[in-house]
Amino acid sequence: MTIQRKVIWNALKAAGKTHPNAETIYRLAKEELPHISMGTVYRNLSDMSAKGEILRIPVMDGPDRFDWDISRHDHAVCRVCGRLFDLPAGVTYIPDRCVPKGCRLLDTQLLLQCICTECEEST
Amino acid sequence: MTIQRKVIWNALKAAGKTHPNAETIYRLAKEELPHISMGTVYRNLSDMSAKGEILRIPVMDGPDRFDWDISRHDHAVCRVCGRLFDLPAGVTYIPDRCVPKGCRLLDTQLLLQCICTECEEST
DNA sequence: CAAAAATTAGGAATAATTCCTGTTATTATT
DNA sequence: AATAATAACAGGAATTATTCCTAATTTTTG
Repeated sequence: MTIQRKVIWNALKAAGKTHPNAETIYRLAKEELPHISMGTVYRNLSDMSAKGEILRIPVMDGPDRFDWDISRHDHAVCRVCGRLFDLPAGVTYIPDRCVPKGCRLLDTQLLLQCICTECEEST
Repeated sequence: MTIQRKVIWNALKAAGKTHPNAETIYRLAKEELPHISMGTVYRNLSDMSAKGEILRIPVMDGPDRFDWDISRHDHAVCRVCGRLFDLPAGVTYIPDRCVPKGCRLLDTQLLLQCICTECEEST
């Protein structure tokens, strides 16, 4: 593993539960490695998510978000502030009969659309 | 409703279950209205999906997809060919206790990642 | 039918992401 | 350890996806 990938991973992990986008991870990684480039960040994030080492979460109206936590869980996104919240595991259960015939199921991703408490209150 | 919106809607509906992206809808709409512009297509699709008249489905590695069918159902996307398949309703059931406290739930969207029969066979 | 409001075409602008190239670092091989 | 082969990098250009802007046109309303 290269130093850059390690730094990117650490940045993602350091972001905790904020589910940062590539831009944010880039800024964090840059603090450690001022010469790191956006291309490197995207390439590594893409590689890692392709390998299942991290989660990549596409959301409406914004850039993809990332999560270091690959344990089985889903997310809710606030349509107002855009923050992503973790849901507990086991929200979804996919009965076999629901998977299109012959399809090999690789992964499931559920994204709830919600308005979070803070945003609800500030209206 | 403007003629453009009607044409866009018809194009989406004509695309059937193919879950076209904005580009494809644009091409279809253009056959009816050669002067229609991409901006108009995006604006109308965005408006309609904001109003809940159509579905907008963000997917990894590609542009958003649209669906005229707003009945409660979810989708599976093939990671190889990118096609989107409809799932029957009732795949997901979200227990209240899973929604982050205080959040107002607006919508749920589940996207299964799979490899479809055709792509599986052609390997 | 005229005034007001909304929507359009067309294209520029922005955002998100990938791709390219020459260089550097890492790994494998003698 | 030196060399060759492979992989990854920085930097920036290019591409893709989407939004935004403006003047012109269409639609709605009183």
